[in-house]
Amino acid sequence: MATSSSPAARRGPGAKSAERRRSIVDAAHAVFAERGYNAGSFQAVADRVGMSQTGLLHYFPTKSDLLLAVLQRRDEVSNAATDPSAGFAESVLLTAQANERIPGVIQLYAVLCGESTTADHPARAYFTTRFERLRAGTADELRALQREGVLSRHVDVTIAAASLAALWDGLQLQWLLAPEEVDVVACLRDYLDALFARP
Amino acid sequence: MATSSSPAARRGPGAKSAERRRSIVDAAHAVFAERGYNAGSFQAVADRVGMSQTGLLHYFPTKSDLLLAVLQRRDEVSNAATDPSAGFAESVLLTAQANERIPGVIQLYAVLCGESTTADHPARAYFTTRFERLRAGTADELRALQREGVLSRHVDVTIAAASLAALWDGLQLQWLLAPEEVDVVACLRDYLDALFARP
DNA sequence: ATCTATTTCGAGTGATCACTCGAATTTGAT
DNA sequence: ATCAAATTCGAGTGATCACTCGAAATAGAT
Repeated sequence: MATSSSPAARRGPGAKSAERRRSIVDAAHAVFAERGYNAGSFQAVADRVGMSQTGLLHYFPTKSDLLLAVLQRRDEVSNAATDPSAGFAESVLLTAQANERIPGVIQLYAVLCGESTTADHPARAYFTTRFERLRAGTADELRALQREGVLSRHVDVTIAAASLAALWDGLQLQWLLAPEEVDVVACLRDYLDALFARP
Repeated sequence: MATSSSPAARRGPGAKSAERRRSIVDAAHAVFAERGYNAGSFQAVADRVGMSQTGLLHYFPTKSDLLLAVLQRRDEVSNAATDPSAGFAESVLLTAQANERIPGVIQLYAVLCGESTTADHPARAYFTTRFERLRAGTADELRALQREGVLSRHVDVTIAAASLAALWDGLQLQWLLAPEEVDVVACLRDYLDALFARP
């Protein structure tokens, strides 16, 4: 079926396309993190990649396309970085700790998350479904821990799931504005310890 | 010293200035909440007020001035709305409940808060000091409750203060994206109840 | 070597941006 | 009525925006 040697290259060149796209997405990630979506421009991304603005448009015909590609890659990277051997609370704290080394990722998340609540923002659907899945997934994990007897049955897992996500995001936001004064991991550990210590 | 009858009117007319400024700030509040600072334009504010764009510039010579006026008024309003007779946890929950009736205020806060983490944003200093004061003020109140014996001495009030602010903001963000699925007050109550129930 | 699809870009397009300038109008104290 | 200050705006200014168009360069399969 596939006469070409490369995986996704269907016809002519197309081989460098994948690399190019990746480097563009990386540059766009940085630009959107620094400036946000509205204030971030094609020109700024093009300058960073080292190509013309119109060259970009060959790969991503609209600005919205470029943003969605950035968000999609963000998911792929963060999914790949998850350690499946760690327990629930443990993996939350490990991820939070790892995030402090890549402030650009947190920055992008915080900016776009706020922007996405505005009218007609291309990332609104992304964040809406992201939060939905995050809450549902966390609630499922907490229910499993209740079945194991690790977490009290009196805990409302729906409330705890929303609260944990909210706490995490809010702490990262405060941390971006005052990294010396806010300890994200300590606050999350405090919350989780108290949660699992409930009667 | 003051020959004029009105309070702050120093010379000629100047009386309608105060009203005008207020209506402009109100319009700007709505525009910045809907679109954010970067995407919100003088023209949009002018249209809402019903005057020319250049007319606005007489009152607020730069866009940054307009934004800071909006934030300043936000503080005045919210400070005036605080009920001093309520206890700590009670007043948090009352405020959160009241906020659900004015989503525009929450929306403005969420958008600008995220935007403010970007480079050279005019609201960055505002949010940085706001969080500092909020954390310090909450920590003080919690310490007082520890002295009264209402709150366990084992609670780290610095962590609890940052966590409460973070939780609150994060919940409001999720609520903006899914008002039917996230109950801000219930989550805050759950956190506060657990906090005061700690041994 | 040929040919075709891919990649790249220069040169615009109209729109909108924050902001300037200078003048007209309005206003209120005198 | 007079006059100066306050208010309003029309007409720009240059910059930047996302995006179009058409053509040149490039590269890979044959």
